[in-house]
Amino acid sequence: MTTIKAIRGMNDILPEHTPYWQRLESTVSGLLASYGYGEIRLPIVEHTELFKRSIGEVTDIVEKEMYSFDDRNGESLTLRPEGTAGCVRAAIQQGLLSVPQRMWYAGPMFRYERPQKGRQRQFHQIGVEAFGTATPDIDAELILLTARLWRLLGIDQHVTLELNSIGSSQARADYRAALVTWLSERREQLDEDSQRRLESNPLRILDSKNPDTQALLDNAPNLADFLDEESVADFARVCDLLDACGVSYTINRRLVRGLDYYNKTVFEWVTSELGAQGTVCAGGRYDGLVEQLGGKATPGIGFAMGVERLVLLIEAVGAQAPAPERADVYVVAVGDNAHRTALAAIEALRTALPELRVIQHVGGGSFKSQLKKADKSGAAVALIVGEDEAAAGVAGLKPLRGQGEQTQVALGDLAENVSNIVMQDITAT
RNA sequence: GUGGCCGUAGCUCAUCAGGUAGAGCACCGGAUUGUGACUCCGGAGGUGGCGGGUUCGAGACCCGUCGGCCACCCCA
Repeated sequence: MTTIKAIRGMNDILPEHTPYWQRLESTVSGLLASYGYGEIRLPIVEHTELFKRSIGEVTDIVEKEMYSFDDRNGESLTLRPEGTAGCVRAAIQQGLLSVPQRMWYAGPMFRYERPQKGRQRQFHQIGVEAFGTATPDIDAELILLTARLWRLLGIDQHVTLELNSIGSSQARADYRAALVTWLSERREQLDEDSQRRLESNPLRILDSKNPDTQALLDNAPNLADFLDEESVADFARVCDLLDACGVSYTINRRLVRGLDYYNKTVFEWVTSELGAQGTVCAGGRYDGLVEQLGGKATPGIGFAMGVERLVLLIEAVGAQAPAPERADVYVVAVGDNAHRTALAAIEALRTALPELRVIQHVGGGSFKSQLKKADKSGAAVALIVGEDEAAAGVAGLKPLRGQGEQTQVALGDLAENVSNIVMQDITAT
C-alpha cells in the first residue's frame, strides 16, 4: 500500500504554526476595518480568460504557471494565480464601482513553480484593493496602512519600502521601445535570461540580479526621463505624504512589476531575512485594468502580501510569538461511573465558564497514565474523579504547575473553585 | 524548465574498507493498594523513498525514478 502524499508545493499548515497565522489574520482584518476596508470573498476558480486578459498573455504566470483545466462543459478554468483579477471581475459584475470602494480578501493562490523557501505552489495572499480614486492620496493611504501593519506585527525593523513610478501606459510603452532599441544594440553583452526577456518582457531586465547586466544598465535610457507630467507630480505627492507621516522609503528607479496591468505608482516591501524570496508585500496602481476587463473606466490600486512569507519573517525575527496552546483543566476520571459523573459535572462547568479550556481524558487507562497525560497537556490543574469521589459527589483539584496542595471540592461548586485555582496557578508560574 | 545538496524508527541523527541496522527525544508498560514532573527498569516501532544493476552478499557502489531543501527563473 503506497501512502498518498500531499501534492508538491502544497503544504499542510500544522497546529504549531497556525497560531501565527491566526494572529496575523486577526491583526490584518482589524487594521483594515479601522481604515474602512470591507472584506470580499471570491471564488478560487475563474475563467482562464480573466487571467490572460488581466495579468498579460506573455507573462510567466500565464504562459507556464497556471493550474488550468477544462470544466465538464469544455470551458477552460484556472485556479487563481493572484487575487486582483478576480476582485476586479467581481467589482464590475456586482456593480460596486459607482462609488469609491475599499476592499480586501484573503485566501489561497496557485502557481505551478518549483518550490523553495518562501515559495510554494499553493500559497496564501491577503490582498487590498481601492477602486475609483485617481489621486495619489489613496496610494499613500495603502502604503501607510502597510507600514502600520508591520509595526503591529513587530517586523517593521526588518522590512524596507521600495518605491517607483512606471508612468502612464503611454510613457511605459515609449520607454520600453527606447530600452529595447538601446539594449538590442548591445545584445551580446546581455546574459541569456535577459536576451530572452528582450523579446518577452524587456522591462524586467531592469531588476535582473546579474551584476554585469546591472552595470550595463547604468548607461541605458532611464525610465524616469520618460514619465509623463502627471505621473511625475503624483509620484512626488506620494513621496511627500509619506515624508509627512514619517515613513521612509527607497526610490528604486529599476523597480518594475511583473504583471502587465500596473502603471504609475508601484511598490514593494522587502526583507533580507528570508533568502531569495524577500518580497513580502507588493503592489501598485492599475488604472486601465477595469476598462480592460469590460468595466467602465475606473482607476484602481492595490497590493498583496504573502502570508507564508510574513509568517516566516515573524517567526524568524521572534516577533509576536503566540502563547502556546495549553489547557486550563485536564479531567481525570477512572471507572465508568466516575466518568459518567465527571462528564456531567464538566458540561455544567463549561456552561458556567465558557472561556475555560477543559480537556476531558478519553480512552481510559490508570490514574497514573491519565495523570501523565494531564501533565503533558500543560494544563494548570488536574480535576480528579475516581469511584470514591463520584460516590461522594466531589472532585480532587490538583495543581500541576505552581505550589499548592490537592484539594477536594464539591462537584456543585466546581466553577468557583476551578476559576480560583486556575488563576492562582497561572500567576504562580 | 535548469543547477547544487539530500532522502536510515513519529522527530533529530549515527553506523560501515559493502557482510541483512543503532542512539537521543517522543510513545507504551512497570518500580506496594487510586495520583503527573525527576530517576531506574523493560517494551514496541524501520521490506534503510521506490525500481533496476554490480557483487557470494548493498542502507552503504552505479543508473533511473519519485520526493525534500536551497538557488536560478519568476514572484507574494
